[in-house]
Amino acid sequence: MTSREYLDPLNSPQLRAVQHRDGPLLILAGAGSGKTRVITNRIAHLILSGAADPDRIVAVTFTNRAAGEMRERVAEILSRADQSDEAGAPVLSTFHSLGARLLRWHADRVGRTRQFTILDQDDQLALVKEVAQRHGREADHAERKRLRRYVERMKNRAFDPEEAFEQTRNEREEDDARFYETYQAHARRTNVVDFGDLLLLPLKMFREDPDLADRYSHRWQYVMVDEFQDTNPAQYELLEHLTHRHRNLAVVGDDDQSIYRWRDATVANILDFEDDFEETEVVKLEQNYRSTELILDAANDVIEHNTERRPKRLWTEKDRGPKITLFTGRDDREEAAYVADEIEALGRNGADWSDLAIFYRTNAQGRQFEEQLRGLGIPYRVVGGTSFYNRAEIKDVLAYLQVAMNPSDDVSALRVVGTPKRGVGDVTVDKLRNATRIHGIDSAFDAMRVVAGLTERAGVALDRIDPSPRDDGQLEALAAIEDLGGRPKGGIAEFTELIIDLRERIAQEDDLSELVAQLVDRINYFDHLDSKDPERADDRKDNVQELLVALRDFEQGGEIPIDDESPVDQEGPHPEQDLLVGSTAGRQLRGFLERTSLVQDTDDEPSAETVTLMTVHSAKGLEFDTVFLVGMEDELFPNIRDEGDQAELNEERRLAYVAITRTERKLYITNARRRRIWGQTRRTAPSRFLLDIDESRIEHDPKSCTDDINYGRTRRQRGWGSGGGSSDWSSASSTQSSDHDPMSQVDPNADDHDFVDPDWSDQELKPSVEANDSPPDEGSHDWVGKTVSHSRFGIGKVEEVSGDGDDARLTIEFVQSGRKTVVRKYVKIL
DNA sequence: TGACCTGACGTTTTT
DNA sequence: CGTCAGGTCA
Repeated sequence: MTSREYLDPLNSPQLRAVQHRDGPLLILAGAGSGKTRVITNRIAHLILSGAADPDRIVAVTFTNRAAGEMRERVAEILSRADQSDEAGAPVLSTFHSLGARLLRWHADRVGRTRQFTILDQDDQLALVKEVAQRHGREADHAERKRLRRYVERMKNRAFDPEEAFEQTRNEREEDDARFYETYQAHARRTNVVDFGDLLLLPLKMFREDPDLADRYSHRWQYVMVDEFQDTNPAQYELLEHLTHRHRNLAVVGDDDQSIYRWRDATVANILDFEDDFEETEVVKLEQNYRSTELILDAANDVIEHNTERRPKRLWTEKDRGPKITLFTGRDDREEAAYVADEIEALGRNGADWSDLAIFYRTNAQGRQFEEQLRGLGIPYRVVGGTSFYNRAEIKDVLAYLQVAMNPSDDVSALRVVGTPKRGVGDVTVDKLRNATRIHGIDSAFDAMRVVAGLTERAGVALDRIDPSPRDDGQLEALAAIEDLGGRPKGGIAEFTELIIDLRERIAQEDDLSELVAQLVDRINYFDHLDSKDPERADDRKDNVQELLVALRDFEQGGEIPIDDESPVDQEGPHPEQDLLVGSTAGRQLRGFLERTSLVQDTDDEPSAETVTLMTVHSAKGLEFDTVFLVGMEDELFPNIRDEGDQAELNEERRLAYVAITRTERKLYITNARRRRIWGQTRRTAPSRFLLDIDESRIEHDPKSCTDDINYGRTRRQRGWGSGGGSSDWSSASSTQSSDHDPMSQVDPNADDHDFVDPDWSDQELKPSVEANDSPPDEGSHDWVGKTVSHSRFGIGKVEEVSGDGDDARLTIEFVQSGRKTVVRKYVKIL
């Protein structure tokens, strides 16, 4: 019989949740109450108790990191119970990956092929631009962003264009809905989907064919959802379809940790769950296993000010724990320097770097801390922020691959037809874009083939271009591409042949990364980088090299090959016949491209021996022994634009709650009296959330700035006080409750920005200049033998060096990932 | 066409 | 302050 010792460490509500079998289950899990343990154990229990085969269980999360972690933990429990990989594995995935899979399986139902492209936010903006032009409305940058957001919002709310139109109440809204319709039509025609489509289109499939939903519901017997408080209406409806048949839906969440309202998450989903699903069993997990009592008290101080919440109070058996240390710096640089110093001291006293984390409200704050940590030689990793895959050079190379995979993808094709320079500029690109209006030309790439005279070879006969019902616009567009000059024409021909050749190679050859390396070489991409921006060319080349490493890694890593067939599909093979569907390299490329668009490069490797820097949003679901919560100033955290928006303020408060409850033992809270923002130094005021925390839980670091830097006006309001130290803390705290502090408003007439203090500004400039002059690195020759860390591969030892300078390649034997060659600048000496 | 300049704008937060 | 879209000119 199988061992059930995995049930032993569970407390009684946890046990109840794990052993619950059929019917809806709502688990209200406070921060640190062991919800991941409950989900993973429940999955394991369903399998081990014989309730369901592994592959009939689905668990959905919001981040790839969470999905990966669960996968690991479930596998661990199963292997300990001697039941490893029999009968397949459970589906553990994010909502968006699951959506992508469903789409892949049934692409033809929503007018796509399996090779569809997934657009990121930038691509979406490009698409909006294109559609706006076609839609006959001029849209400037701000308007494009608004439209993009509008489309996204409609999709998150599960409205297709028709439903969006029904909602409209005035002409402007009608216009937006019409735009949405055009956008969708264009996306369909070019075989692309955006993030919202990954939810909306599967929904559309299920709405149109309830039988299909039924088959999935039959197949996936048990469905679980993590972070349920962050689901949006589209996700909710998707769950309804998937569980319609059996209603075995178990959701886990905490309304106090709902922080994605701006992404159209609906807290009502969790608050009203019991009403929506009759006979729901409700389990409350209120014992916290993560934090000391003092931390929980502080978190509660903050969250209890919220106006809408289910009352609850977490408790712990842990010690009271150390007080929160509060530090106030003179400015943001000093704040960062303090944190770095403190971290170094903790390290000297034996703390593991991986026990330490810095949380900030906005990504932009991270840079200061990076600089200071780098200055002290402390290894760190930044989670989130500008993703590797968002860099222009990476997107360029990927766009080539995307076009090869999906030639209908106009966004990618038009992005790179003129990059590197081959005589195709904006004017020509516009002509090509317009040409897609011509009857018989379905995509920009089609138009290019026509221009290049390659229509026969590409299988598109010229006579497909139907000359009959043609309006002036079409005639004009056709004339425009026919009259192209020799240089643009040549460039287009070159590009077209390149792509066609690339497709043929992918169809025939196995070695994808070699192909891509050849591609980069063939288009002289490095020369392009050199000429475009010599300053940063080396960086960018390194990034491209890293991409090649990542691709090779993907090939060799034995990643799960994309499963092309639906587990419930009775529909036979897809009607499409694409060159790349069957080939190994094509399959791998599809998998790689999907991963690059769905997985942030920073999702993995939490075990690396580094200090972690991230936004509070990214921190959700994680825990650290010691946390530095920085930038706790009004205006910054809470980050509010509309002082009157209570819902927004509540969400900020929940965010602060999330941040505090990540802490296991020791919390530092820091802020600065002056902060540089948009190149200007501004005075600040302490965060109202900070003032909510009972003073008895706080100790002021004596190193804090106590100068009275001309705070005459502030002192009367909520402010820093004049003498420093803790004496005026309570007075500041007692005045905070009722007022809306004018200091926290951005007031263009206030003299905040011309703060005059020549001594200080001189001093401030110097160190930051020095920090920019990065100290010369050691010569490459003595890297051999050094122990280094790499953000993805972890710790390793350098075995070989080739080349020198930042460009050097190091061959490193990594402890976890084996032998890899990486670019030098990506590793840090430990 | 493409190099170069200029001015506007931006920072929430992410799949 | 930094980026980037859009405009100007060779």
